[in-house]
Amino acid sequence: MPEDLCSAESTHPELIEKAKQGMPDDLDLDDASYLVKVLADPTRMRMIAALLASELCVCDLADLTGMSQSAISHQLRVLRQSRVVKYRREGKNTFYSLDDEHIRLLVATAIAHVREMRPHGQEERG
Amino acid sequence: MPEDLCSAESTHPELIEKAKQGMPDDLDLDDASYLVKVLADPTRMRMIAALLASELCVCDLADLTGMSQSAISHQLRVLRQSRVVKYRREGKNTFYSLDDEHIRLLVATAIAHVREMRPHGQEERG
DNA sequence: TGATCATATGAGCAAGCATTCATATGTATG
DNA sequence: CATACATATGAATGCTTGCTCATATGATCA
Repeated sequence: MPEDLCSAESTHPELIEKAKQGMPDDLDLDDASYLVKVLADPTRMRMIAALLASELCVCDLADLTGMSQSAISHQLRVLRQSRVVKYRREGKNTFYSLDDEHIRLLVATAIAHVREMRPHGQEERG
Repeated sequence: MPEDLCSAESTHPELIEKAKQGMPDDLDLDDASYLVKVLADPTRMRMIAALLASELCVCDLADLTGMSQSAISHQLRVLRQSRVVKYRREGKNTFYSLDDEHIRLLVATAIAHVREMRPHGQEERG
């Protein structure tokens, strides 16, 4: 609830209308931001990047990322709940793999972006 | 520093090696997860979705998102710092627009994903 | 110059989140 | 059945973050 509104005359109705037209609905936008959140953590990004090449068990992921087994297990729960990974039991191991091809494209696009941006001037993170 | 390691024999060296091969380096992965973080908030996702169609001033964005001017201004700072938007002054207004075509693809891909997933079974959000 | 409007910014706060530690579950194997 | 190992989970914790409120900056206009 914005207490802090602009005067009605300060906005640009034509531009707002134009923006509204092509805009996905709220449900799509909420779901999309929720999905993307999954990649928005360095540990999960590494886990997913590793799973792009091969299915892996929990210990493999812990080893690859340098994180504890517990940390990985907690993160896998997040990935399971957002349906980004699926799993399969084999003896004592549980193998995780990507459940979704869109993820591949999202990761590739994000990485292409940062690689292209880098030479021209690094991102300020501050 | 993982206190909570798996035994060395518990991992699968071939799979780990295979995963390592195609994996982007740490810098790429960190930058990519940092970039994607920008979309991982519903307010910022809405702002960016709006800016896909047209440049907009701060009040336009506040109006479109139903957020306060201050909240939008703070979020715009985040978007500026990650070089996702650029701005242009015109009189009292500051018009913001997207500075990056990759963002368009990221948003489109994320939304395509959630739309495809939805019919088959909704995401559990934990 | 003083008033007004658009925008930016700082402090404070509450909620979210990633990790750790301790422990539980579950599967194989002796 | 007991032990060992792989994985999952709960509680606690400290850091991050998105918002509000109050105020500062910066531009226009009378």
